[in-house]
Amino acid sequence: MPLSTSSREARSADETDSLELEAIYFFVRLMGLLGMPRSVGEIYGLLYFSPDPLPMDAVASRLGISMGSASQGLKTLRSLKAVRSTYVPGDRRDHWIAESEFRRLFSTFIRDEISPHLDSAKERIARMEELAANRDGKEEREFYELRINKLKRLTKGASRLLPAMAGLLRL
Amino acid sequence: MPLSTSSREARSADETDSLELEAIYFFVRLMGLLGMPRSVGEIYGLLYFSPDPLPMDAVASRLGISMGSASQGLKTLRSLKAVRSTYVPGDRRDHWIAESEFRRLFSTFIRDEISPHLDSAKERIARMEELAANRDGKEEREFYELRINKLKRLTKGASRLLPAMAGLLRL
DNA sequence: TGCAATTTTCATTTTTTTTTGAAAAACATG
DNA sequence: CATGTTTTTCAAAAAAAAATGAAAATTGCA
Repeated sequence: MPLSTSSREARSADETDSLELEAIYFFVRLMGLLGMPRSVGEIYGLLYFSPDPLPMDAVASRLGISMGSASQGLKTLRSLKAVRSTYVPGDRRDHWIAESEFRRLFSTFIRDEISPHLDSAKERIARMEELAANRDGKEEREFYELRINKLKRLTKGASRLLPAMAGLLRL
Repeated sequence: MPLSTSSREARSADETDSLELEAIYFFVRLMGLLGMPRSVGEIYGLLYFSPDPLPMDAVASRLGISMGSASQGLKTLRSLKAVRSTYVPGDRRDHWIAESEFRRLFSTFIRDEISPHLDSAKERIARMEELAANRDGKEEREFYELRINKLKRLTKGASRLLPAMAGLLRL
C-alpha cells in the first residue's frame, strides 16, 4: 500500500491518502465504465491529481504496480491522448501529465473505440438485408425486414448521437 | 455448433445459419459494448430474430450453451426489461420474446447501470472537495479545486447527456 | 397431495483478462 | 562508443469473469 506510507507534507498522511485515494478510485470507476483495466484508471487518476508531472517509476511505486503495468497503462493512455510527456530539465526520464480536457479525450475514445464498431455493425446489417431478401416465406421475410429496419434506425441514431456526445461535453 | 444443423425449411441450411449468425453476432458485439457477457448477447440476438417465442431449453440448445447459462442470461435480460415471457397454450414452459423497443431498453440500462455510478461519483466529488479545502498550501489547494471543478462539470454534463441519449434514440 | 417437468442456484471448472517480472531494446550522457 | 539508466516487450503467473452441471427449489397439473 505505497500510497499510505508517504507523509512528506505538513498535513497528516491520512488526509493525503484520502484525497488521492478518492480521486484515483473515481477514475478507476470511470475508466472501468469505458472498459479499461484498473491499472489504467489508477494511473490516469494519479496523474490527473498530481500538481507535478510524474516519471513512470514514481507512478509505479506510488500505485504499487509493476513497471510493466505502468508502461502498458501509459501506452494505452497515450494512444487515447489522455496523457502526454513533458521534458524536465536535468532528468533523463519522461515525465507524465494527464490531459484534463475531457472533451478531447472522449472524442478520441469515440473515434478509436466506438466508431469502428458502428461501421462494422452497418456492414453486418447490409449483409443481413441481403440474406433476409432471399427468404422464401413472405410472412417470415417481412418479420426479418421489420427487425432489420429497427437495427438500421438504431445505428442511424447512434451515428447522430456520438458527435452530439462529444459536443455536449463542452466543459 | 447447434445452429448449423437445422435445415427444416425449404432453403439451404447455410442461409439460415448466415442470417441467424450475423444477427446473433450483431448483438454479441452490442451487448459487449455495454459490458454484458457473450451469452447474454447471444440469447438476446436469437430471440430478437426469432419469429416465435422460444422456451429456455430451445435457447440453450440452439446456442449450444448450458441451461445454467441460459437461465442466468435470461435473468439478466429480464432485469433489463430486454426480454419478457409469454404464455403458450398447452405448454408448461415459459416462452421468451425479445423486447424490440431499444429506447425503453436503453433507458432501463441507463437507470440501472449508469445512474448509480453517476450518483456515487457525485458523492465522491463532494468528499474530495472537503478534503481539498483542508489542504494547507494555497497554490496546491487551488490546483485541486480546479481539477475537482472539471470533474463536477463532467458529471453535470453526463447528467444532462443521459436523458438526451434515451430521447434521441426515438426509434 | 404427489409427481414429473421446468427453472434456479451455486460450487466448481474453464476461459479470458490483467499483471508481473525478467530479458531485450532503446536511449542519453560522459 | 561504452556504460548505466530508462523503457518496452512478452511469456508466464495471477486474478477476474463467465460457463457448466448437478442438486435443490419451484411449478403446474392429474
